[in-house]
Amino acid sequence: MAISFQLDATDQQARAGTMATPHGAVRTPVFMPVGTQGTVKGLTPEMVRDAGSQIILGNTYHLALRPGDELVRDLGGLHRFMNWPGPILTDSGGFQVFSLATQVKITDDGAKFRSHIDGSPLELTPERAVRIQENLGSDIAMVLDECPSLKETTPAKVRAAVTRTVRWAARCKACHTRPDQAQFAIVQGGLDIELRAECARELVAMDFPGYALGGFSVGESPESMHAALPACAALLPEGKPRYLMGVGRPQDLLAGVAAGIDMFDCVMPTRNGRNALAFTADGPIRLRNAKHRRDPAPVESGCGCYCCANYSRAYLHHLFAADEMLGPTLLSLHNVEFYLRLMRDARDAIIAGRYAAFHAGCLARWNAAP
RNA sequence: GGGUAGGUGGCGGAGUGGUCAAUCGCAGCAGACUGUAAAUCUGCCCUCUUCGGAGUUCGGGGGUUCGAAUCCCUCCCUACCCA
Repeated sequence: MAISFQLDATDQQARAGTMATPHGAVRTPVFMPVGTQGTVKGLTPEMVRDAGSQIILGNTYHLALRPGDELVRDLGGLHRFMNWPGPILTDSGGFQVFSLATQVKITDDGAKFRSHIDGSPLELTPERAVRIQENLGSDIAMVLDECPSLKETTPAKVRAAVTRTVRWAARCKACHTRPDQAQFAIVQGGLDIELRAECARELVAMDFPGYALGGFSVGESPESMHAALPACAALLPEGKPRYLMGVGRPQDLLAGVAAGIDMFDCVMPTRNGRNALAFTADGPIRLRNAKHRRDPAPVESGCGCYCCANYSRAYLHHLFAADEMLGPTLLSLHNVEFYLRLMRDARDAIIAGRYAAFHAGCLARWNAAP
């Protein structure tokens, strides 16, 4: 068993746990910064670690395309290649089936892509996705799934995606060989709880060491996702980690935690940081806005991150106005730290048995923002 | 003093008789971003607007024409060249 998971405390549906991996323990609930191409954009691994990150993401599709999974393997694996000694979870490329949809043909065998880099054709099958992730050497590998958009789709398409995802999961499990890597399955089914239940039932029967909810935040309203989460999380085994893929905004994470989710990842803190948006306990602020031009206050008062300890909003405003690369770096750092602190505080609240109050308090503060 | 080339919206710079409130870039203002084809993208950017439009603009003044940023006259200004 590459990983083990134990629950440290529960508070209604919310859970605090500890997940042991070959590269260290992870206390949950946890946010995992996204490092798609073998780097959390804009940050050095030291900055990622110092911000409090316990585990980060990498991506099968991107790394297989460039620099190539065999090259990464030959250079000692992804941990060594990118100088990140902690746990790594790799996504399977299933999300690219969705996000690069116009260039993808899906068959029962796999997904035929066109490289977004040079247009060359390539095929991602369940077996290939497993092999790539084994070459990368991540601690947790995701099965290849099909993730339909919930904006413009039909029940038939969602059902087809579930069927395919279940079949692909079985193939991924069958060809998985690395004993030091755990493989997580992904539940699809959109907002249809019956479909989700059916999908979860089949995947749980295959006995994966962890389970993810995929196919959320792909076009549906945040409210409908929040409404569906408790029932969906309850479909997953209690004694195994539950991962809500790709989510999300701070309020989405708190809703996920309340529903019983343990793991999250999202590009939002880094992407929005690069685009001059900072998350704070009093709501988001846009550092490019003129009102910060002469503001000597830190991005978030009371935040101990390197950005807030040393720089003013006025300076950040200047960096973004001047298009200096330090701006994206500093705000990515702050945002990652904000997300990690949010999950740490959530864990503390669960252990103290006051998660509901913590949750309500955060929302009240965000909503009170001008 | 003579000659040449020019004066267009905050800036740069298109346009050279009608479809021009005037391409485009920059600057400015605001917004978006959820398993990263994103340090990206979108909207606004003369004035007013019930967002359908309406009103004043292309150095100043005068003129030609149904119609001018675009043609003519004149004045002012700028750059360069010759004295």
